[in-house]
Amino acid sequence: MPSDIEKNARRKPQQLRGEQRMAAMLDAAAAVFAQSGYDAATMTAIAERSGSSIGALYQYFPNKLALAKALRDYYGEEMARRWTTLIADASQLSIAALVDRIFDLMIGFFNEHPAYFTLLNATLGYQRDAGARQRLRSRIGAALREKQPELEEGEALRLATVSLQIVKGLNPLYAVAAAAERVELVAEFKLVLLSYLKARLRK
Amino acid sequence: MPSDIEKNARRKPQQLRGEQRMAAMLDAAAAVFAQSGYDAATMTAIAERSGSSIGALYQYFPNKLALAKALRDYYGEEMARRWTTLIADASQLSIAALVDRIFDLMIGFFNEHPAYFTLLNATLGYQRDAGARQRLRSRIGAALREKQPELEEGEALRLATVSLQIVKGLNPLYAVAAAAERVELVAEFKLVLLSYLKARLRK
DNA sequence: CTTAAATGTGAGGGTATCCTCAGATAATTA
DNA sequence: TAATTATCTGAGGATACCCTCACATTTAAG
Repeated sequence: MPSDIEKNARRKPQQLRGEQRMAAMLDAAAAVFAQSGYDAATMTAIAERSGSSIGALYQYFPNKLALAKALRDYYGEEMARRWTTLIADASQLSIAALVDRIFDLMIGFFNEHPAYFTLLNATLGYQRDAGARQRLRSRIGAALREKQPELEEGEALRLATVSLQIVKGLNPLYAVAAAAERVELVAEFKLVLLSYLKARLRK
Repeated sequence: MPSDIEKNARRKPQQLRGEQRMAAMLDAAAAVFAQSGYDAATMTAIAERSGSSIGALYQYFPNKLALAKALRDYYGEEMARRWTTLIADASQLSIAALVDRIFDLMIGFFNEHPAYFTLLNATLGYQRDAGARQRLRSRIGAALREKQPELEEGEALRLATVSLQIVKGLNPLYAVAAAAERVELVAEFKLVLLSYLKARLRK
């Protein structure tokens, strides 16, 4: 079954000009999605913001859904890359240091790319991108078991799932907070995850 | 400045028939919002599901936004009522018992009324209903200070804010989980909040 | 029973957005 | 330079949805 992205595939840029325009379009889409949310965002607004016409926009993306998914996947790959380096360091980090890194990574990324958070929570098509998140969960679960081998696989997975959701679920508080409160708030977030993990991993 | 609800006010039911229809409309709206989300929900679908015509729907609700707000406020009042009885008991409950009650209340309510969760997270108009949530935070903060008087007001408020967000932020995991996993999952949720509160209240 | 008030109906006007397409412009190739 | 390929433009067709309104039906009041 061809997805909304595959069917009706569009031009892939062959020249530098095309690549730059496509990048500008993704940038503009990020701004508009972050500001208006997925549903309220309009293709016209994205085209205007990117400095091109609607026609040009539709040459690279067959529809709004495909554009959103492309943007989400683009960010998702960068996210995965950062997690890779974090997980590589996991074995030689204390739990507290690990929690530090996790929140700095996630909150920082969401703050830098608010559209990613928006698209993660939007219902794009009939299913969210279960694949990427599933992979991330597995990797975190494996890292946890490396730290504590007596952890069962199912338990490790559940721990990873809940931990990720804590980070994601707390983020809106950060997004809304005044700049002055953010440092304290992140410390509070870290305490949440840290005390949970300590309670859960302490044998 | 008149809100979208106040301006263009509609008929209030004068007969039993009208009240029943209005209730049926709110029920239908809850089902459709829960299934499709606020944006994708259509007034036609709500009217059909409620067994009435579009015209009838618009006699009671001037527009989609007003309908959503009415539904959200309706649930919000029931929610506040339940919190009132919980907070009344708070002083004579252990932290663990309190956390138990909180999750049973919230997760149960969200599960029973998924549309409430949907509408809480939707952007209705230009601002979310800051009022109700602000009041709830204050009440929880006050209850916490009753339990631990040396807590500063600002700290208590932040604790309440973060705790509420934990509950709300974890809920999607419950909503998606298979029935067999839910009991274990809720236990996990309770551990998250409990270990955080213990770490935070321990002096 | 008559009259008035309350409630109900659904076709269709108004509007906004998605997306296409025929033709124009720019870059590359021969 | 000429031909070909890549990219761009924006008016407008198609569609979906919000919401109104003139009129019909049901209930209550006198």
